[in-house]
Amino acid sequence: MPTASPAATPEGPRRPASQQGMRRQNLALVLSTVAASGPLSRAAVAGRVGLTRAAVSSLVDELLGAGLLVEGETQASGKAGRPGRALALHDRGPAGLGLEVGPAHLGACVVDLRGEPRVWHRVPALNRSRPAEQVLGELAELAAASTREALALGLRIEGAVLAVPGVLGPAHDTVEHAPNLGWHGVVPAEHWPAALRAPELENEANLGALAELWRGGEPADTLVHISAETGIGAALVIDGRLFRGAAGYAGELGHVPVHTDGPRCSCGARGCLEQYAGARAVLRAAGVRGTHRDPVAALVDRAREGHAPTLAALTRAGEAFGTALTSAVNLVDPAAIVLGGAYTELAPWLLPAMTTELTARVRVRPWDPDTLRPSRLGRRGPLLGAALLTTQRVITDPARLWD
Amino acid sequence: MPTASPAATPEGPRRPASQQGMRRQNLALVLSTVAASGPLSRAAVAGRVGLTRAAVSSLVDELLGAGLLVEGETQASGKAGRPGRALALHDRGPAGLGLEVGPAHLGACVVDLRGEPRVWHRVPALNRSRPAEQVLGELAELAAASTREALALGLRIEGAVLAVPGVLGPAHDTVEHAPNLGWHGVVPAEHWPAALRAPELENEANLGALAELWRGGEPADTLVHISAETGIGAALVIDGRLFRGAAGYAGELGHVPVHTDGPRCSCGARGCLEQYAGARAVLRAAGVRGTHRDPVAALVDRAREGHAPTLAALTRAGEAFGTALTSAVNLVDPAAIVLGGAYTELAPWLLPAMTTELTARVRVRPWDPDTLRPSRLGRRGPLLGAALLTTQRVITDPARLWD
DNA sequence: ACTAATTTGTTTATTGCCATGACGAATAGA
DNA sequence: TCTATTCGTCATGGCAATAAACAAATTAGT
Repeated sequence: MPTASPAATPEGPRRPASQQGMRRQNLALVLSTVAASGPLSRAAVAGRVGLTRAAVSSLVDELLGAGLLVEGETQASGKAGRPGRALALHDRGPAGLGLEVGPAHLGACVVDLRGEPRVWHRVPALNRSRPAEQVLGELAELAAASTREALALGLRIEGAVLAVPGVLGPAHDTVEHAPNLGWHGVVPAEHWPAALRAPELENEANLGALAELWRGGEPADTLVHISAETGIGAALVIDGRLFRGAAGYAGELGHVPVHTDGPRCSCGARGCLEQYAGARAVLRAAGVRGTHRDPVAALVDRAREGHAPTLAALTRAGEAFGTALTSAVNLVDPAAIVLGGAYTELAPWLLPAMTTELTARVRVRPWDPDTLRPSRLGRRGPLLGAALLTTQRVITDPARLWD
Repeated sequence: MPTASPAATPEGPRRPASQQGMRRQNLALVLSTVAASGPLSRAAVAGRVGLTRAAVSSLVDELLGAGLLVEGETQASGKAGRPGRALALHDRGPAGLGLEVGPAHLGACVVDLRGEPRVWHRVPALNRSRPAEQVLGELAELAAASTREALALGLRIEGAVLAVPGVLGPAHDTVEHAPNLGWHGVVPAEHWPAALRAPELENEANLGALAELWRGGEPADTLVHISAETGIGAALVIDGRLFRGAAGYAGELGHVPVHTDGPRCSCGARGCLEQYAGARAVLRAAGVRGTHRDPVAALVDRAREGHAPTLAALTRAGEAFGTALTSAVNLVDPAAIVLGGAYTELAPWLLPAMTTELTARVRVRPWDPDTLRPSRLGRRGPLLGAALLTTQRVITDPARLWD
């Protein structure tokens, strides 16, 4: 995922701590505590985070006023004493809009502060054969419609993020290269209706990983998320944050060498994982010809039917994955390896060989096979992640909304 | 480096921001600004970090009082206006004590706040053939002597860290396994004189990486540091912090697969890097027999003499390194790869093949050969890092000294 | 040489935020 | 009904930074 970070690591002089910063941080602390631990009374929040009830009251007042929290009825605790009043994330407050462009579809989704999807659209669209401008125009309409629907639900969109299946420029404003769309050097903001604010761009695989982090079930704050998009990409989440690498090229799992003398790869090297487990390689080995509208579905169909070359190709891909992931496990030691994107649906046929290989190769340390699992979100991950990016930002820093 | 973190990631509810915390953070901000940018006046610090001069004055007063900063004479700026008074890190303030146990030596060093080594001892000692208790007793004496010397220089030791060439237990109080020392399940604190405070333990390779981060010349806050100690270890520094992985097993470069069907490794897998570039493998391929006191020196001697099998073995090791590092580069995308420890001295013979291999294999992204470089610190790295760990902690949170 | 301009460091008043402790409110149990 | 307990709020105080004014020390200009 060669996507450089738009804001380089601010390693130099940090910003000073001020009283406003302190307020800001405590607002975030209260909000994220409620987000993490369901409905909670002021006193419960205070006890949990270490602030006084008075301080929490003041912070909660501000969050209520901003429409980020709602106060429910008194909740009977069963114990003696005055019952507290339940505080929960507002389901009609700020929301995030996620957008997605695929080769054959457009997607839009709106999530509320709780992370619940409230609007969901996925419409077929033959984007490869149309100019980018037209595609983006249609996407903007879908975005506008979704925004209207959100408004009708009482939600206000605080930010929009477009999941891009390709490589972004260092400033995150250009799609350098998205072969599946036929885009090269496209700047979406230029083709966006002037009346609407253009969405922020982020790599699809990265968003899938973040969705997995935030709503993937098993909590794991250090994970590797694998997806097929432009080649094979692994997005790395480290300590709960997306890790892009020093130059933005971290997670190039597709070009990890599997067999040093293997077939030559399009990148120029030999024996890259992509030559064994990449979409093109698997399709060819499975004997799938021509261009299917949904090549993955074609593979799944054949695998279900027990088509021998397909099963063999998937097993071979799984083995190669296992070898490449051995490197990833030995180097990064993630708490979870998630098979996302198209690989989610192929997991039943990929996982056995991957698990066998990993179990045989990862020996210097205890290896739990459950570390490797298919995504719970599957293809919905990137779109969901795009929408969640905004709401997560609000939760980690609510003050951004009013100053 | 299977060393679990003693303090797990505090992902849950963080601590609230208080006014004391604000003070604490700003003290650290001022101190680290002075540390990073040489002598600076109060006004210069204020301008740089964004605090008012008044606030900086108050913070500086506290740091002067604590003996962390010294005020120099007025420094003529050449420009109009009253000249500022230079503030610099105190060279007679808090200091860090680093300790080291190797198979054939003991080491101790003291660094001042500026990171300058002020006391340095490296004494030969045949530690493999002696019981751990005796070794640690001698080390404690060396530590006490070093502390006395530091005291004579006006330094006060604020913490001691022991660099261990092996695997630590999860609580970082036990040496689970240090084959080069013949230690298994040793708890150094139990053998330490009761009168002295036992040192904290940290893995030698990790400390080498930190030393490289803090005093390695080219600044790079995301780096891979390779060293040979127990097998081949890569310590990962990510965003300026040591990355241990979810379970503490990150950086097991030695067991990254190089040839899937290669020779069986001691770990049970096949074709691990260690089978090509590990100390034992290289020594055998070079035809070095018996147990040298310093096997690396033996290799360097033969390589200098042009001994063909040695040169071939080193080239082969370099190639294998190149392949394994291709995985590391593609996955982690570090700003620097540093050849540390014993490999520093072998760098002249390893680097060419490594560079060739990396240049040929890393193709999906721009690859700068200068990313790979030998350590400037070499074998001194771990000991220096052990001492620096304490002073760096003081600089990043000076308030720890008085509350 | 003297004044003006400029920059530094300190002093004083003000603001903002949280802690402390007291109080009314609301519930369970006796 | 009374008491114990817990919840949320209010008034007060302390602390740390900001803002603004002042004194000190230097350069530049005439």
